[in-house]
Amino acid sequence: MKNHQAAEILREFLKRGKNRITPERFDVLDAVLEYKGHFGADDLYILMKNQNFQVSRATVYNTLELLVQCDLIRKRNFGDNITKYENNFKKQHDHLICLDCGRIVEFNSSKIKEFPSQICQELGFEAENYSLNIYAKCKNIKGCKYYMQRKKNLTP
Amino acid sequence: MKNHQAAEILREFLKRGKNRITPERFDVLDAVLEYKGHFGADDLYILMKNQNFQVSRATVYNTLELLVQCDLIRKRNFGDNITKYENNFKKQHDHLICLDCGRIVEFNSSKIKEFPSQICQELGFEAENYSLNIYAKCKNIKGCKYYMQRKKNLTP
DNA sequence: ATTGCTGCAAAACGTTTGCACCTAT
DNA sequence: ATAGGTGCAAACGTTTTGCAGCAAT
Repeated sequence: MKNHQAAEILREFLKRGKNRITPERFDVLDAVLEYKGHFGADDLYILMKNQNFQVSRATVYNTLELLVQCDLIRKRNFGDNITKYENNFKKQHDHLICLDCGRIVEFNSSKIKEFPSQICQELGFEAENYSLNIYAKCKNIKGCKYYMQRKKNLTP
Repeated sequence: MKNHQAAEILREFLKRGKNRITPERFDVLDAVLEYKGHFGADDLYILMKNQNFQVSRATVYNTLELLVQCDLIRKRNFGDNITKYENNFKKQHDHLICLDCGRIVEFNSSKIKEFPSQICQELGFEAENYSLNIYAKCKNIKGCKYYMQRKKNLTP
C-alpha cells in the first residue's frame, strides 16, 4: 500500500456507495499513485501487466472511473482523443501543450481560478470543474528536450 | 457553392501548399458551412452520404484537417473522445458543458482573451490557440430542454 | 507524365460490453 | 445467499491506412 491516506479515501468512498472493497481496486490505486505525469487508461493497464499484476483491462477502466468520482484523480484531454488521467494531490493547474514537440507544461495562475464560477453564475449553472489548455510553440527550440527527436522527423 | 469567400480561402490555401484543388474538398466545405453547431467527422460523412454526395470517409477526414489548417474550422473536444469541429466564422468563444443534460453553451468573455499569450510570454512559448471548457450543472432544471429526456433515463 | 487524391475496405486504436466464474458482504 | 466485481475475449465506434485507379497539374 503506497499511500495510506489515498487508500482510506477510496475505502470510504466505496463503502459510502454500494461498491465492494476489492484488492484489485487498491492495486490500481497504487499504480496510479506511482505514475508520474499524465497517463491513459491503457498505459496503466500495460504497466500493471508488465509488473505482473493480476488485473484485467475492464477493471482498470472501471476503477479509474471510480477514482475520478472520489476525486483522487482527474480526467484530462489534450486533444488527441485519448482520456488522460493525473494524480489529484497537487493543486489545480492548467496545461500548455507544445505543438512543436508535444511537451505538456503545467502552470498555475490565480487569474483564472474564480473565472468558471463567475461565468456559471451569469449563465445559471453551478460550476463543477474546468479545463484550460493553451496550444503553443516553443520559441527557444534549442532548450527543448524533444528537439533532436523532432528534428529527425522533419522533412527539410 | 454556399459561401464564395470561404471557398476562395480554401482555394488559396490549397494552391499555396502542394495540395490539389478537387471538387470533393469543396463539397466537404459546403457541408461544413451548412452544419449548425458542433459536429464529428463521421457525423458529417453520414450527412453527406444521406444527401447522396459522392465522398469517402477518408476524404472527409482528410479535408477537415485541411480546413483546420486554413482556419476555416476549429477543432474542439468536449471530453468524450470524439473530435468535434465547428465553423470558425463567428468570433472566438468558450464552452460550458452541462454534466446533467449534455447541453453545450457558448459564451464570450473578454477577461480570458489575452490570458493565453500572457502565460506563453512568461513560459517562453508563442501562443497559437487555447480551449477553455467549463463543466457545470444546470440549476434551473425546468428551463432545460433536455429535462424530460434526462428524467426518463434517471433511475429513481 | 507525374504525383497527389479518391474510394473502398480492412486494420488500428482506445474503450465498452457480455458472460461465466468468483468473492466481499 | 446474493449482489456486485472480475477476467477474458469479442464487440464497438472513431479514426487511419494500404492500395489500385483516377484526375489535377
